[in-house]
Amino acid sequence: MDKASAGQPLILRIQAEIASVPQGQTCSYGAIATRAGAPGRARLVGKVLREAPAELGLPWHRIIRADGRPAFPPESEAWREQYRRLLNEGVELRQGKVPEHQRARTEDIDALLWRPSY
DNA sequence: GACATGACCGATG
DNA sequence: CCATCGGCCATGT
Repeated sequence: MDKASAGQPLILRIQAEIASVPQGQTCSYGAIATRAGAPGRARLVGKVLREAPAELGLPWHRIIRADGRPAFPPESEAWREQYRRLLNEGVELRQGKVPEHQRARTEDIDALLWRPSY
């Protein structure tokens, strides 16, 4: 978490982290929570996403579970929409899972990446 | 206050 | 691979 966001309310920091995931990449709920300064609070990320107003235009589809799968029930409407959006921006899905190379890990973050993969 | 329910997660068997 | 459990904790009944 950087200094600029350190004082912000947790919810806002989480929204900011979600917004910072570049297209073509995905990130887990847990990693977003950790990056926002709330390790172990993945469920809160889900809540924030669920309640975030659409006007914010958050890239909700880039947030997936730690096992690489979308969090919605398979074959549900939301699941399909997420799947569609991901494919649409170049994220692969093999057996319903996003491959490792398109998942941003918490470790990577502060140091290197946070730019579209290669 | 108890109890259940989440867009979750990691460890363990 | 699957199931269970303990962590996490806001919300609703």
